[in-house]
Amino acid sequence: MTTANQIDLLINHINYHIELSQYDIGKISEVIEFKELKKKDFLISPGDRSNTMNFIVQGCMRSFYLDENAQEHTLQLGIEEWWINDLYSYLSRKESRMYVQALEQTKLILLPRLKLEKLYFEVPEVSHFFRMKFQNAYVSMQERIINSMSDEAYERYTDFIKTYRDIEQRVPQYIIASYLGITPEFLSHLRKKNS
Amino acid sequence: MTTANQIDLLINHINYHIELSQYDIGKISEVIEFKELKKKDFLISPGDRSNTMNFIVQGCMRSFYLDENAQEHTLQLGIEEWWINDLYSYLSRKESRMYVQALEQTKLILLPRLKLEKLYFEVPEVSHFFRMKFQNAYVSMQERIINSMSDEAYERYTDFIKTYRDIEQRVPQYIIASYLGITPEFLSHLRKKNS
DNA sequence: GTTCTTTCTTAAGCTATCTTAAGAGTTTTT
DNA sequence: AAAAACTCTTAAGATAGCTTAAGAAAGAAC
Repeated sequence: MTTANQIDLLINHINYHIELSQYDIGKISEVIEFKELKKKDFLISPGDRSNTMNFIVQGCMRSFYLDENAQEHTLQLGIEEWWINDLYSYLSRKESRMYVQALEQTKLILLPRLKLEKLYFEVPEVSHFFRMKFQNAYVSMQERIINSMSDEAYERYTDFIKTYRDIEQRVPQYIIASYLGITPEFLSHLRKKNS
Repeated sequence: MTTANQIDLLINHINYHIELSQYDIGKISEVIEFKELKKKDFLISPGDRSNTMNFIVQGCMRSFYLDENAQEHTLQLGIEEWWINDLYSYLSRKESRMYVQALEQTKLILLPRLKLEKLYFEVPEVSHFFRMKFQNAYVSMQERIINSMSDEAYERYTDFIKTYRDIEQRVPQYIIASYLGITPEFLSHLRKKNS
């Protein structure tokens, strides 16, 4: 996959939501950086500060944190054409407490904050695009709280499969369990019981 | 409490975070609307669309929704100088699935979206202020997911008391239970066991 | 193709939390 | 001040989900 192809993927993705001119596309292309991660590599580790918005061109990633008992809890999963980050750190500019990790060999496009904020002025559509992204992030967080409070684990699991069919195929079950907030053993149990 | 006092409270609140000129203050004052709710009145009900940002001048409010079993789940609590809303509905412009309700007699200042968006251009500081508010809302949602996944109920309860000491005093326990995601009976049990 | 590592399953016993139900306190309304 | 409505507590029995431990299966590395 050439870098030109990679840029096209990002541009099409943005263009799907808003209307971009040739000028806009040129401007966006100027701020792009590339990054490639091997399976299990970390994009962000606790103590880092996130200073980029990260678009998955190819591969699969997740963000998670460790609780006091060193249990992993997965907050976000993403594949091609998803954005992945510790938005807490990116927005607040504080140190992250999370890991953002590649689950497969992964190609990313990074948009550095400083250049991106300049771009907001030159191409206001991009500003709208990211405002929408932040809103959606908020809404999906709220959705998740609502689910976790009202649904039982088996229902959360079937919801997950319905919503993320393509991700479910590529991610180990123990990570799905850690996303759903249950142990892998219990997930295995649920799958058997209700199949 | 005069309306001038109420406006002052809002202006001081905003001014605490950003720097406002006399001109800015005048402009903000122009978009203000007042609303007063009796205990148990609803500001928003399922099916409504939220078109205002809502600042609590005096009183106490909460947002909650009902799950399939008609169980209440509290998402947000607020007292004086807090903002309360169904941000999902406000941001996405879709119908709310939530209730936003007064827990005491409550005085509110409402900022209608259309006027507010015009104000963003006239007073960019206000735009920054609300961007910060949205960010904080996101971060506190994430915080809440992290807590609900890693902590046991008793720990979540003591965290709640520490963080919201002033709210805890004014809100019935069954609402705190529904915020923590446990039954009121179990909260009562926890309070006894660990006191 | 064998070995090592990672992931998934099974099952038994345990614990946190829920359900139901009833009664005791509190507020609010009349 | 009495009645009504709301809130909190207690306790017994039920259940969802966890822990531990072991082995099976699948993938990756040599």
